[in-house]
Amino acid sequence: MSDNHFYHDYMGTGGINTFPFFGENPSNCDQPIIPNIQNQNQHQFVPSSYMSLTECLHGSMDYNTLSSAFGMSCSSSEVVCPHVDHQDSSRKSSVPVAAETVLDSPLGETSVEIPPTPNSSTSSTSNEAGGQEDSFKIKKHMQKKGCQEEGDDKSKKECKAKKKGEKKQKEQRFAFMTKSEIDNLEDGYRWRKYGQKTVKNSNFPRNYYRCTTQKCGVKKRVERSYEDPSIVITTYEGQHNHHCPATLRGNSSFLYSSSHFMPNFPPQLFAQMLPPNNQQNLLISSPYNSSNNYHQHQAGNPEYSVFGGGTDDASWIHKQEPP
DNA sequence: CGTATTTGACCCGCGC
DNA sequence: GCGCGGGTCAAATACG
Repeated sequence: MSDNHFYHDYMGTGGINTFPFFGENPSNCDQPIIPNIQNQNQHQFVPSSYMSLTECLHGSMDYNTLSSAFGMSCSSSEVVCPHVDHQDSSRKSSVPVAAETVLDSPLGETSVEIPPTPNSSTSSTSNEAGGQEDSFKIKKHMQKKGCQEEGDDKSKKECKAKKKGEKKQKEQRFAFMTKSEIDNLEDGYRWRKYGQKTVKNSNFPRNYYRCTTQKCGVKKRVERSYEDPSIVITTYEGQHNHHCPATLRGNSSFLYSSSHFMPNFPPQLFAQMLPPNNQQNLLISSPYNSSNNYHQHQAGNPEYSVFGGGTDDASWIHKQEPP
């Protein structure tokens, strides 16, 4: 096992798959450390102490805190770490090699669907979940019936316009790449596959999953990078409105799901958890506005430029500028 | 038998 | 308007 990489230890059978971000040693997984945010000003990040991820995720910090602390706005940002040496590729493992996020403005866009609540995932309310579900149902209904209930052409046009407005509303999304032989990374939540599509210019299909918990509209896409088949690209969309089933089952093993926090998880913070030598590889791209852009990214869109490059833990954040 | 997966069909947005 | 590609549905199928 490399000294320089986090790892994802897929146990053979019956084990709980740990999520890859939190430490070299499984015994340390109970207390994954991420930098506490203190002494920062608007443009600087100074990791002055460490807190457990548990603290971070469960109330002591929320998205706003994090985002402001990291100098993030609610507008999109995207952080990509395209390459990490994986020295021990013989074992089944995954290494987080990238953090990419879509944090669409929760306030500025048409809000037919529930706007992403930029708080911690645990603060999501049932109302929010219900709204999300309702929205989903409405959308589905409209899709199936083609708004025929509206009757005349005028109503249809209005309906179409509404749908158009709906479409612009996007869930929070968080994508990251993980070096793994396993496509569907175990993250503690239960997912039901609801679709699979071939991806243009890729030999690997894209799989679509939905959280099996009722009224939880979180979705995720899983695909392999066509450029590097060893890399799995996972995209989470939405926020869970329930606890992680695995943690509720009282597993002693550490299991922090990506989806448990990723939807609210600033990429900078994610990346901060990477070893400094990996942070040097971080790239930043233009805002991630649509899935199309995402694929442009995969295609190696040259607009991505080197971002950061310092060797200290915070330098890359310190240097953050919109591309 | 209940649940999960597969997969072809369908809808929609977007670019031309 | 048309074609393409992404995303989703839902019936059929597989599985435990």
